[in-house]
Amino acid sequence: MFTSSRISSLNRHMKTHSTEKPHICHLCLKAFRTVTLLRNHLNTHTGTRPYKCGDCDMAFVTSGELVRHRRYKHTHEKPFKCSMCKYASVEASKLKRHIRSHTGERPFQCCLCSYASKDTYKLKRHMRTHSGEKPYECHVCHARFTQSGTMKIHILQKHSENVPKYQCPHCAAVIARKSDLRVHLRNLHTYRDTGLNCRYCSAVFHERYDFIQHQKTHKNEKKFKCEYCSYACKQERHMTVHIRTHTGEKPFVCHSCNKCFRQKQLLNVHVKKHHNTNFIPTVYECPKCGRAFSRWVLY
DNA sequence: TGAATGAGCGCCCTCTGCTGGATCATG
DNA sequence: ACATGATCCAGCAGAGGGCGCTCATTCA
Repeated sequence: MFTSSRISSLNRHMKTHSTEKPHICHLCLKAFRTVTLLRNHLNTHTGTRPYKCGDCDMAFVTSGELVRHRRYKHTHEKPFKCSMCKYASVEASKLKRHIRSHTGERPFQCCLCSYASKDTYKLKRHMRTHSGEKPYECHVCHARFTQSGTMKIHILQKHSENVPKYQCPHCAAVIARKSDLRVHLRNLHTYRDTGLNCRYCSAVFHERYDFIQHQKTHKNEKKFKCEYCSYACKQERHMTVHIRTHTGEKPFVCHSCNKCFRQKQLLNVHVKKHHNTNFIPTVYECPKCGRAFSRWVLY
């Protein structure tokens, strides 16, 4: 309800209820109620910006725009305070938009899917997922993107020098993207309640990175140790043969001369050398040039 | 009465961070 | 050859900043 102590103000207010707009823009035929409104509108056509900022080169059509600009850029005055957090804004509409992040209200519903957004821009941006529109093009490789930020990252990572890298604070890993470092930290450096057990020893770890590093220490480990001497090896079968040097066991017997051997391989060499008719000579002679070789593979 | 003020709507932008498929190295 | 896991990468949404413009109200 409009009230005023002055009749002139009431009369002017009453005009707001009228649809009469006698002031016409000669450039676009748009109609305005007052001369001032028409003048401001004309300034948008002519580019006239009478309100100049004293602290920078910006200039505006209306004084209100200048005031708002100064708040954003120079005075940082933010009169609209959120009652639920520390957020404050220059404009009431921004506070209204911010409040939706507390209430979860999503007034802008997509007509093609269940998505709803908190502001019009996000809905418009979302609609590109239905239309397939990719308005942003990389000037180097002409790849196209749905969002400008995605293209910016693409150019930075693919076409720029001195690409920033993100060093993991817990290990030597250097990762290209901040969000991927977060994934790295989550996967490798997050404490797990259920411990990871080493498959080679009794060690237990609660971080995957520590677990993997520990497992590597077993990689070249000679875990089979001789109980009689300092000999150690990676494979159990090697240890079995080695143990025979201490026990004197020689289970492989030559059926031609009864000579005994610790390893089957040694018996095979003996048989080939002394009893086999297909005995392989130690010298291979080239039939063309006469050159001699000690092994077949060299020949 | 014109100018100033402030509210309101709209548009576009940037920064940020998560997600899941692709790719690659390793066991 | 295959499985697994780490990293790369584009897609996408959340949040907020800044300006263009209009219009009702207040001030001088």
